[in-house]
Amino acid sequence: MELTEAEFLRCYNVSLYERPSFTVDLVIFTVCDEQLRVLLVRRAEHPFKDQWALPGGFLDLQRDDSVENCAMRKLVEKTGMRAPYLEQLKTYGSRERDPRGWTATTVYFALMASNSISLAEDPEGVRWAPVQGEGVDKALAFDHAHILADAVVRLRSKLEYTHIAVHLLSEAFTLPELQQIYEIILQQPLDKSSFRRRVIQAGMLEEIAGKLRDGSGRPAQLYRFRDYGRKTFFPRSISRYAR
Amino acid sequence: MELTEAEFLRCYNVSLYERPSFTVDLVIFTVCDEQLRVLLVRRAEHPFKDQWALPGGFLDLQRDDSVENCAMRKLVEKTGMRAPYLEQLKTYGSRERDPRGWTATTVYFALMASNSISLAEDPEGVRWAPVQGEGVDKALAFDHAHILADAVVRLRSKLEYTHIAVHLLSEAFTLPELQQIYEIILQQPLDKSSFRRRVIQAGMLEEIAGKLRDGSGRPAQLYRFRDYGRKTFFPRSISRYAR
DNA sequence: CCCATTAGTTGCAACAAGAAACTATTGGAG
DNA sequence: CTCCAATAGTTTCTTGTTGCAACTAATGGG
Repeated sequence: MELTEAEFLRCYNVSLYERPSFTVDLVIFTVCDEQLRVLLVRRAEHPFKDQWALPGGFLDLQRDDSVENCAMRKLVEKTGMRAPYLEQLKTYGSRERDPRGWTATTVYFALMASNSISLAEDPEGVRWAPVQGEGVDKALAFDHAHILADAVVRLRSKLEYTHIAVHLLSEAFTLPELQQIYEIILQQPLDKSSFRRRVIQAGMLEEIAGKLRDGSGRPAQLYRFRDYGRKTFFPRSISRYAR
Repeated sequence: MELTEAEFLRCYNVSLYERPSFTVDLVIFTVCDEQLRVLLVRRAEHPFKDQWALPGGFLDLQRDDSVENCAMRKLVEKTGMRAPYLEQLKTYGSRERDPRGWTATTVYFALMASNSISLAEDPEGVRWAPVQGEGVDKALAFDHAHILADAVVRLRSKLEYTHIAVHLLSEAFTLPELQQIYEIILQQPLDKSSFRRRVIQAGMLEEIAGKLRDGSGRPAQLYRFRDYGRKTFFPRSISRYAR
């Protein structure tokens, strides 16, 4: 359905010029090579030409039925994955964040397993950058360093009370692998027996047949994530004071 | 700075018609009369004319420096408060949510103390509606019932690991008052001694001089919220398995 | 002065976590 | 074949937290 500008204005009773530029950006995390990494693309256009930025872009109002659909479409375009974990992070909108003026962007964060991704910087200017170190945070376009920092905070926080980390591994994984994901993201070693107790008692993993042989040492039991609809767990939450 | 449409298009390399209508809406909670209530306004225009809706509206690109500023401005306009709690909830954007076509709205949720609000429905069509019961959820315009439900989930969830409930009380409050806020929002009675232990041990409250005399019974100690910058606390978090 | 009422504390059993030592299962060297 | 390194997984014990109930404390009113 095409409208003239006049029709548009009558419909909405607000000038088109009152609308900020609106985009969708993605923070796509993976854990690879023992580091938390994020997908960056090199900007081809001004502003911030040739600097690294989070992938994203404008909505396609014809194709995208919703902001979430748009984010999912862009995620598939960039990574070619099928059923990734995708969650809305936050919307950033201000006059200052883009030198061209008022813009808003809704940012999603995604998690993907590191198998089947390529680490090498490819000619199109796409790169899996380690989140810590290498001054990644200082080199990013727009307010993307700030956005990335927020995403890392959210990711760390959600490790505490959800099972989202399983989306950073392939469908079948072992508990030592899962613990390593936690240790890499939280940047500290965890106690093995406490970690196992908690993850198992939360009851969202199930054993599957087969063991993972890793070259040396005892093979580890394989598990699969079982989504019972329960998204979070608070081991000792206030609502358990119920009498 | 005024631009012609042609300049605009050259800047952004995307048609204006590609931009969805963008608004900011508010879910303003208070606890009053032993119920969790939300501020609703009656719509004066189509669509959903005369139905109740969350307060909100378009950005003012001249006055609002950011989406958050816009939300704060609207909150002050609606409630006249000075330093309320305001947090971004989520952005809802799709072709379906408004019969006029593609729209996006960034929703903030706010908490305010129930003193100095008026409960009576005023002539301008503003109302503090109880969140539960009265079929509020079914009567709302657009997808506002869905948004309200999300806000309630977020509020309940954040009670578990933050102190945001203090923003529903005046600056000086007692622990029994705070516990009652929790019980109203979580819809279940809580154990007194466990509640007090946890809230005090989190270390974000400090005693202040004076006791609250409530007519009958022993007067209660007054407390004040002390914001140490720590926003959340997980009593037993995975990162405490650190070795 | 006693009692109802609400505030706040204490004591204890049950349970969860922290830490370390223990057993189990594999591959590989000799 | 045996032993050892290496990693997985369990057990045990101590310590701390929670659920619960009974207790004390402070106020107003009959």
